[in-house]
Order: sequence, then structure tokens, then C-alpha cells
Amino acid sequence: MNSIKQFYKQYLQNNKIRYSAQRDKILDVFLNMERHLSIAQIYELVRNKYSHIGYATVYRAMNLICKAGIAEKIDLGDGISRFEHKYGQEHHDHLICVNCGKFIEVIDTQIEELQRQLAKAHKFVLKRHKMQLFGSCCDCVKAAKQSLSVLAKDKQD
Amino acid sequence: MNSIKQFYKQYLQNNKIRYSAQRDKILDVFLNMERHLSIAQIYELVRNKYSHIGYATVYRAMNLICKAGIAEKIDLGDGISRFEHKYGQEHHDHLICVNCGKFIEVIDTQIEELQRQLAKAHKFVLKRHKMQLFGSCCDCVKAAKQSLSVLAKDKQD
DNA sequence: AATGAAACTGATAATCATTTTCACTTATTT
DNA sequence: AAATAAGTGAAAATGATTATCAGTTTCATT
Repeated sequence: MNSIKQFYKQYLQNNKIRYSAQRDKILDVFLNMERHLSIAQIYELVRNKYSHIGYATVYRAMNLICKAGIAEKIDLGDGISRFEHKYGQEHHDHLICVNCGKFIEVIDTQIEELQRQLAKAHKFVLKRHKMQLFGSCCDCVKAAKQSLSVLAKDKQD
Repeated sequence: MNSIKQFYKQYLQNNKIRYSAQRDKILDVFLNMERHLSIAQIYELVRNKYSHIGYATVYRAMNLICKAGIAEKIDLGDGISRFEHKYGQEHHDHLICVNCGKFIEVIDTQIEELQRQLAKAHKFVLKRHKMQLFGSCCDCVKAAKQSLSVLAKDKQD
């Protein structure tokens, strides 16, 4: 039915790890989420389907899903881990709005090439990289301009 | 005597924050450190000069030094904050050896320019960015090759 | 130099995300 | 079905960081 779920079950089986109702519900929530959610948010959503689930179980399951290569933990430096889909996804970097927290996933092959060159120039064997561009998204910029012009009582057409 | 210390004292004075022996010692340790140290490491070093100092004081002082723009907290995702010099420093990114933890500070204006373009293409107003390239430094690569060739009992000239 | 208010310090407690522990339950193997 | 292995949930533990608070120090003013 769901190829990712198939893959996950296979991964668990290969590693002698059992499949369970909890793990199934958590995987479902993860697969259906459209944003990058934290453990607390995933916990809340799973709780709707499985009200007796424990917090630690969500942690354990998400760590497993990461190990299986289906999810990736992302760290923005605010002390809260969030998760994003990784299965069948290309590597990408992030544009992050510092106002509303919106994420945009980006990939720039020119930058990637320059990164390889840069590493090479320093005799580094590059394994992976992380790039985050922080700024204000167009919606937040628009909103900020609006409120500025209202404050200044300027005409705005 | 020390222009950074002057600057720091001025910053504190401007903000009605007092100067103290502890803050002085902590600043000294920070200014003299050549690597990116954690709070625990700074605490140990300060302790040599000032054995009664408390852990919290180091946290407080380092946060102040950051606010003054002299230090910057860096986060590698291992849950430990380290600090680097910022005063009079250009922005830079990091090459990080995943084996020995060595840092190399790098700056690539071509990449920076592409980042600006990338943000613009997504209608983002770029404020700052963070780029970390993880890999193995040449020393660690050499060491790894050595031990491999020893294991394989190959000749290595 | 003395004073008093405001800021600082150090020890400790609190917080917060995450991990571990452990008694108990569920699944798999024999 | 019994034995074995793994999973679960609640609660405790952990580790980095921050807050609290009584006692101390600083600094501007007498």
C-alpha cells in the first residue's frame, strides 16, 4: 500500500526490531505532516489516534524513523528538534523566515559545487554540509511595510 | 592597553552594567583562547585564576560578552555551545572535521553572492546565514590511510 | 572615607528537551 | 503453551542553561 511503510517494516525486520501499533501511528503522523514538526507536536497528533501513548515512545519511534533514513532531524539552534521527510528526497538547504518561522527548502547546484571546491582547497574530504539562510519572507516584509505606512499615516497606493 | 577590553568596559558603562574582577578574568580567558571553547572549558580555565568563581557567573559573563558583540555563540548541534571571537572579525563560515573536531574558518565571496541571489529569487530579505561543511581534515585522512595500509600490510612508499 | 541603592556573585533550585530505567505487557520463537 | 526477546509508559535521570535569592561588591553621592 504505502511504499515508505513497506520500506520501514523491512528496515525493522532486517534489524530485528518489532513493529507495533504505536510505531505505526507515529509513522502515519510523520508521513502526513506537511510542516517540520517537533516531538511535542507529533506527540499531540499521535495522541488523537492513540491516547495512551507516552512521550518517550514518540522519541524512540522518531529516532528509529531517522535511523531508517525516512526522517531527518533538523536543528535551528532554538533547542527544539524538528523532523523533515528524507526518504527519496534530494539533499536541500533551508531558507528560514525569522519572523514567522516559515521554511523553504532550496537547492543550488552552483553553491554545492563551490562548497566542494572550497573544501578541496583546504584539503578536506567533504561528507555533508548544512546551510541555513535566515531572513524575512515576502509576506512578513509586506506586513512590516503595511504597519510602517499605517504608523506614518502615509498614503500607500 | 587592550582595545577590546576598553570597548567592553565602554559597552558595560553605556548599559549601566558593572565591571568586576570575575568579568575581567572571564574576558581575559576568552580573549586568549585559540580554539572555540565551551562554557565548561572556560570555567575550568577561569578557575585557575579565580578559584571561587561559580558556573553561573561564567554563563552570565559569556552572554554579556556576546551581547557586547565581542563573542559569538556557535552551535554544532551537539548540544554544547562554544564561543568564537567576533570583535573586528569578518563574518565567516566553518569547515569542521568530524573526526578530530578541528575548525577552519572560511569565507567565500562567490558563495555569499549566490546566497544573496538565492534569497532574492525566493523574495526573502536575507539577514544572515550559517554554513557548515563537515568532513575529514587532511591530517585525519592521512591518519586513516596510514592505519588502513598497516592493516592491509601493504608497502607504503 | 562613609553611605546607600543598584548591580553582582555563588550556591542551589528550576527548567526544558531528551534519554534511561524498570516493572509490566506484547510479540515471536521454540 | 512456555520461554525468550522486545516494546511500552510512567517516572526518574541527565545535561545544558537560566532563575532565584541571600549575602557581597561597586559606584556615585555625601
